[in-house]
Amino acid sequence: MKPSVVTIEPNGHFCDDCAVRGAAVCSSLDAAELREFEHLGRRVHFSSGETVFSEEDITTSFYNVLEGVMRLYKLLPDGRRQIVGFALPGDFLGMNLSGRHNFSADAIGAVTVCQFAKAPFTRFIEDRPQLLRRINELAIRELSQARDHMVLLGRRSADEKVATFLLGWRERLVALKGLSDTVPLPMSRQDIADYLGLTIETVSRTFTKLERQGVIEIIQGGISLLDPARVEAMAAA
Amino acid sequence: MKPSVVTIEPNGHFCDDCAVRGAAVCSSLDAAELREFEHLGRRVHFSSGETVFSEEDITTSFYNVLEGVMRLYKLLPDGRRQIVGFALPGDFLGMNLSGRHNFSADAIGAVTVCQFAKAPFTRFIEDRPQLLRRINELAIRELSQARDHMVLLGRRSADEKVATFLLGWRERLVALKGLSDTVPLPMSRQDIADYLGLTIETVSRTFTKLERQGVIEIIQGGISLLDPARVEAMAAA
DNA sequence: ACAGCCGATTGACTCAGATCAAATTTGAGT
DNA sequence: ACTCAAATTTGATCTGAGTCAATCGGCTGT
Repeated sequence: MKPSVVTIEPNGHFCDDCAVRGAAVCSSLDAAELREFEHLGRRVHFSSGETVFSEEDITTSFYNVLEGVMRLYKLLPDGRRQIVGFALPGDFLGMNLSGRHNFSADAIGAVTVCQFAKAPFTRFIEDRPQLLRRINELAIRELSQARDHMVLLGRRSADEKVATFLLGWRERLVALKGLSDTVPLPMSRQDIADYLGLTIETVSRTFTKLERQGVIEIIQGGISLLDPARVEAMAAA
Repeated sequence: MKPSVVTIEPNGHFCDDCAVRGAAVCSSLDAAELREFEHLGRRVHFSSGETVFSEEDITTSFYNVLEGVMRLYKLLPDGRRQIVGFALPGDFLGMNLSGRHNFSADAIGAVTVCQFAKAPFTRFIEDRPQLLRRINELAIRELSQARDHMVLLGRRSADEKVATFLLGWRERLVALKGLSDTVPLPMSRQDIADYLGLTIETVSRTFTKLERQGVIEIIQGGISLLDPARVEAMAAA
């Protein structure tokens, strides 16, 4: 991991030119509210590998991902890691009841977030039920995804896990970049393994197996889905 | 599974004598609101094994568990099952964005729920941000639990899974019945296995192993924690 | 009390995925 | 272009948990 180089933009950012304005929590605010909201957040840049927050840290901020990809994970005392999700632009991070983060988050490649100090943000929500409702929607969506992932972790084979991951990841990218059979994988094999509850070797072997079967092609920084239908068949099982 | 015998109380239930009034969603309402809220819900009884709602069913109601235990689960097309959680009194079920339930729920032993028709409930929330906030809190708590469970499913050994389950289950019962080293397990071994991502045989063997080590005692309808510290050591690993 | 059933336990054996150990490829810095 | 370190792939072997197959035990209903 490189030395920490967090860049905070001097000032004067505008929600107007924010890529996720329509999708993120902000989508619940009208123009006037957005103007006020703007002063609460500040854009912060993180470079590859940097940690945005750690599990057990006291929560001082919430984060809205604007650009890039983050890995969200929990560690066991002996170092085993489970990635509980990947965050993409539009995702909102940091909500918890305990006052401490319940997972760690770090940047995979360059990341830009919109950071909100906890207290003023909480105050801002107080009399904006729309915003609260939006946050609640995001939590409910995450919960549904979390349950799907439990099924994957607890009941699927390695082949099914990998196939499901590829399709699910592609699906998430569709919303951001449009449909494509070329699927960029900015995360490492280790990240994928820790997300799927496998080892790096099993992930690698499964990829090569899929490639030999002519179902995918392993390309620079990702894979290409040669036969999406076959991958879907593998995932469904 | 027995023939369906759903009992709906004729009427006139009162939140006043509701065991979970202080803990559940209702805790966010003042006396006047509670009086109004009362008319939205009706108590419904389910007997052992009955299904309260199924995955993919259109969501017509939300449920507040009053008494008993429910298993919440998802099925793969080929019948593999993953239990995503057990619901206890105070838990609120049924929230989703898709308009369909994203898991199935059935009764383990006799269950009483407070059932709310979706539309009036949703309307009632509209201008009660307190209630929405409470629901959001419950969702965030569930999300945190879901992430913990992902770690268990993806990265823990069978022994660790079983030990963690016993402690976690006991912990949840503490809130309801007070601390005790006697842990009732109303769910079957198959349920435990499907919750932990194991087979019934592995769960059974792990129990007997723990018993032979003198760490637990397997008793009728549950276990007794003879050496909680050792179980904690096993769980932490 | 007894028969029959269903859930739980136990044992023998197998196998999917982990572990251990090299190559091989990639890529960042000089 | 060249070097070195890190990431990935590949191979050989091992093992924890699954599978298959009997029992065993505890209720239920007669």
